[in-house]
Amino acid sequence: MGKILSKRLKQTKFESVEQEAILNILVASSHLRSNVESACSKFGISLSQFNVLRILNGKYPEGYPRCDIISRMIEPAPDVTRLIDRLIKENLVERYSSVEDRRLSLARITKKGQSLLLKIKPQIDSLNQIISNNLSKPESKQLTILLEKVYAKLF
Amino acid sequence: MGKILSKRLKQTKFESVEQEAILNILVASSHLRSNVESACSKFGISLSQFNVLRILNGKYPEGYPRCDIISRMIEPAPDVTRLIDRLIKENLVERYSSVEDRRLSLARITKKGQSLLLKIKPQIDSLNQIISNNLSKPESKQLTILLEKVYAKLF
DNA sequence: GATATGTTTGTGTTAAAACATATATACTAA
DNA sequence: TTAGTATATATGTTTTAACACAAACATATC
Repeated sequence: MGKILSKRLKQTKFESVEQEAILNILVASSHLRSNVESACSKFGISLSQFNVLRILNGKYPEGYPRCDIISRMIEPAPDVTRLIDRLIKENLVERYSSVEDRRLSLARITKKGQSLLLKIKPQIDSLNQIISNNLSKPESKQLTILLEKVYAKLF
Repeated sequence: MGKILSKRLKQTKFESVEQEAILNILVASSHLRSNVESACSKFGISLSQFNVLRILNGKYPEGYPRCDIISRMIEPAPDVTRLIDRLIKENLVERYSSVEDRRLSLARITKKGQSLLLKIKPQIDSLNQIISNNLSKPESKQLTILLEKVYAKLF
């Protein structure tokens, strides 16, 4: 059916249209990820570190405890403690402990972290540009609807 | 717009419908991956190892050289040599060197590897089932069309 | 035929992920 | 209050991935 997937995986036939759709989700995601990843690596951080920084930026002065970060991540990672450790070492994030619940250690993005996000933003925006050049707004909406149908039952 | 993504990322607003579509691709992929991954881990292999086994199974007696495997992988990995080393250690794959091009070392799936694929297959099929229960065939086709538009310009 | 260039693979090293476990704190119910 | 259970984070260890480099071979060019 689709020539793009065939070209990408060098495979001419697929089991079913559903199988083909699934493979396309995985391949599309892989390309998007590697694009964002290469943008991030220019600034010395990984994709998941970028994701964490954006999450923390969304709740700036307060920050989030580790468990909340995990539940908000696109790909939940188990070892967020040491991921944040590395961000702290670069002064992109700082940690403080909660007074209400003393088990919690809250992470908050620093000014340096925020300015790093601003530096990376243009590259992310230009990626979004590529997408919106090839997809109309109704198509984007349709894509969201279909994808949510796919994974709604999976979590 | 979509409630599923909001619930999953615990985020109420998104920059644009395009941004939302991209996030949905990444999230959908993450859920699909972790499902396949947990199916594979029951049999002691990783997702990329599973992917390599399937690729080799597609060209059974001959097999592929490392470079061809990489270009056929859903997520191209750099360290395929040692990935295959581990498969060889489990007798799932065997290696032999080409006579035409003596640089090439070809990998071929073993009988044990093939029977492992057969054991995993039911779990993968049941995942496909979940998808096809929530997506009609025209919807699957539409999904493929939209996704290929997304990543066509990205490689 | 010799040299240069490009490919393919493999290895050594470093960084990060995966997994299980430990420690501290909160919550619940007797 | 106290015991028991659940939750949150951190740490120790092992495995795997990432990156750079080196070696072997093929191909093209002079």
